[in-house]
Amino acid sequence: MRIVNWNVNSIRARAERIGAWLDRSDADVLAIQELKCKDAQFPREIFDSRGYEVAFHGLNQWNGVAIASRVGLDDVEIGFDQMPGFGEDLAAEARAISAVTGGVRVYSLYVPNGRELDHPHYAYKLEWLDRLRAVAAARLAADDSDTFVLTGDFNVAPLDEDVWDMAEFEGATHVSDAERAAFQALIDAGLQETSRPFTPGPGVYTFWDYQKLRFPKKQGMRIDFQLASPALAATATNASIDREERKGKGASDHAPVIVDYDV
DNA sequence: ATGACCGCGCTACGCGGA
Repeated sequence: MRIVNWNVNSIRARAERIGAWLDRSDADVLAIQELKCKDAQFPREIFDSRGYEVAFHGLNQWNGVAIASRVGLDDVEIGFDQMPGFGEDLAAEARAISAVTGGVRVYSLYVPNGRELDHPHYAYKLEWLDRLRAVAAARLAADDSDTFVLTGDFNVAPLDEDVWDMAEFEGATHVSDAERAAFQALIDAGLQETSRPFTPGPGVYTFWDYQKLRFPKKQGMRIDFQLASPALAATATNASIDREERKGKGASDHAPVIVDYDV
């Protein structure tokens, strides 16, 4: 089963490209982040017309997550247990959705950006990741053979080699000790990142800023991942990052992360 | 290569992204 996660940076602006990508991707499951639309605006015909079921969650022009699958889609869950909110009313944002597909619970996650180290959004990001860790740990405690995967835009570059130049990120989010510790805590809980073993760095990225010719200069960040439960991770056979999809006019600033599992 | 980001929203520049 081929599971893909992709931050599309607006599903409406990207609708044609996503359809064309689906036609050549052989994806069984596509976990999408940054829809940038409300549910009523979601262009579900992209998926309907190609035989994919789709579940989506969008509250406004920010965030938004979805899962499309051609191998079934059941038990859809919005958010996760004790997912923190943000803002004056601490309202939940549209950053998490999951469903059981092909026997695997697949999460589509858009981790908060953090903005600045001293911004409330940063504390929110760390708390969000910690609550996510608790959910993963609870799943494994209940059943250590559970097959599930946390996919999406984690907005953390876990290793120095996951950015093109650490000096450029002095004092910035995405590379701080606390963010990396929050990511490592997911690994320590028992999850395994399944794309990196097949796509080793350095110089391998999933995101390139639109600004400053970052893509042609090969200056990117690896921040999109698949964190699989041990039982699922053991079946991973291959992975790739579709950097071709980052090329040309109308590309998302993130590339699809593709992992094949023998399930 | 003397250029230099994109999408969104009560159309105009501010916000968010990373």
